[in-house]
Amino acid sequence: MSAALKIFACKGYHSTKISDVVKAAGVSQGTFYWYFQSKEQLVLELIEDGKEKLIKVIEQGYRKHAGTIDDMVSSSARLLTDLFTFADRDRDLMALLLMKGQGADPPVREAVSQTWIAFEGAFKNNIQRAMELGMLPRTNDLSLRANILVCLITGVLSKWLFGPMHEVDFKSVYSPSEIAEETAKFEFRGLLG
Amino acid sequence: MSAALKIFACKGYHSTKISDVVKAAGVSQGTFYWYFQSKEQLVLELIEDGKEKLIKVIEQGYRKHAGTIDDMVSSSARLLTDLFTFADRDRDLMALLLMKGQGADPPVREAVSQTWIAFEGAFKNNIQRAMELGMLPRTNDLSLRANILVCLITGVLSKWLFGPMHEVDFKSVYSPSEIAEETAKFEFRGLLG
DNA sequence: CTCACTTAACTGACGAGTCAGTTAATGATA
DNA sequence: TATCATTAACTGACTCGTCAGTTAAGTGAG
Repeated sequence: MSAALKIFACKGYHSTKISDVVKAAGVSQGTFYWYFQSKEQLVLELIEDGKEKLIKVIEQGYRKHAGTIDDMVSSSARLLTDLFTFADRDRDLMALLLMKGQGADPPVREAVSQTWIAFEGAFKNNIQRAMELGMLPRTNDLSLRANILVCLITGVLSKWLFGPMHEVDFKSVYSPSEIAEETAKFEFRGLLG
Repeated sequence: MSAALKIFACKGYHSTKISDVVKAAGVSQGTFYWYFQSKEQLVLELIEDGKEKLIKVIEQGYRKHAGTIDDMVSSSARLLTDLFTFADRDRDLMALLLMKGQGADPPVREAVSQTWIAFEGAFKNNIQRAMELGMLPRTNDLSLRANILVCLITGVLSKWLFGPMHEVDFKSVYSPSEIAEETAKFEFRGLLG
């Protein structure tokens, strides 16, 4: 049921009419309101589901042992590959979280924000762990670092998934692992390579 | 006139009623339609204006001479400081471009996209110039690099301006130059510093 | 008098949410 | 095993508020 309802992803919150949704789902408007108490409720549930799936992907990248810098880059690339693969599979969800959540009403925006806050938290853990293992230089500004990193990743993610024009049906020329590789390299070494 | 009309920034395209706009501007609805042929027309003009101002800021950072790596980092920090200062001053515009443009109708989204494409173009020029001057390692993937860089910058910009919750009235703890400095460092050297 | 500009009341479309009713599955009763 | 009762699942025409956009009637400067 909720699968077909991701027209939200293509049209954005306000432009999605429940009449569209029920048509796509092949049910009537009354049925919709039997299952969901409101349009907002529906999208909130979609977001909550998505958040959990997303966080799971990142937490699997939690580092256990120390290693060389190259280890670190390549294990980060692996994590990002997982993330990008997931995002590519669930691009409707990502569209909702990365773009279309904006422009919705406050409770929806709040839910989207909470998702990214959780996302950032997961990365903060990973960075901290790497610092404890002596693999990254210590900084007193862990949050800012995690912040910038998350900005980088979500930024790359949006552009890779949806292109410069933010079309939901955009198809990038790069594969998940290519873009993950390049991003991981940038993550650790910046423009200077 | 168009100054007071940036309620768009706070409420997003669909949630902004012209009745609000005209109230804020102290005129009546008829007056509005004397000056603008539609709501869409208005926001398109706002975006077009903004785009020009934004591009100007970046083009001023166009590199003329070669220099050391530290030169490069600090001149990039200077450019970013300008950008962040501009964004801070014109945060309503930035809200529109970075967040609230989503959720609007296709022509509006198109205009927003065009703005970021132009933005990216300006950075691409800057990177290319730095490569020609031998200050950055050559890459056959200039576009991807510029892409990732722009993702980083717009990402940091949104979070810095609007916080994790995307509140338009968010006030960051970092000054424009602090955040610019940190971003520039990351830009060239990544997490490894 | 006219023309650039303003006003406030109006209209018409649209879309979220409702509701009076239909269907069908289960189950109790005799 | 035929009959009715109950209820969960579903229907789609309807309501009703909300806005984008219109219009007819001013106003006042030149």
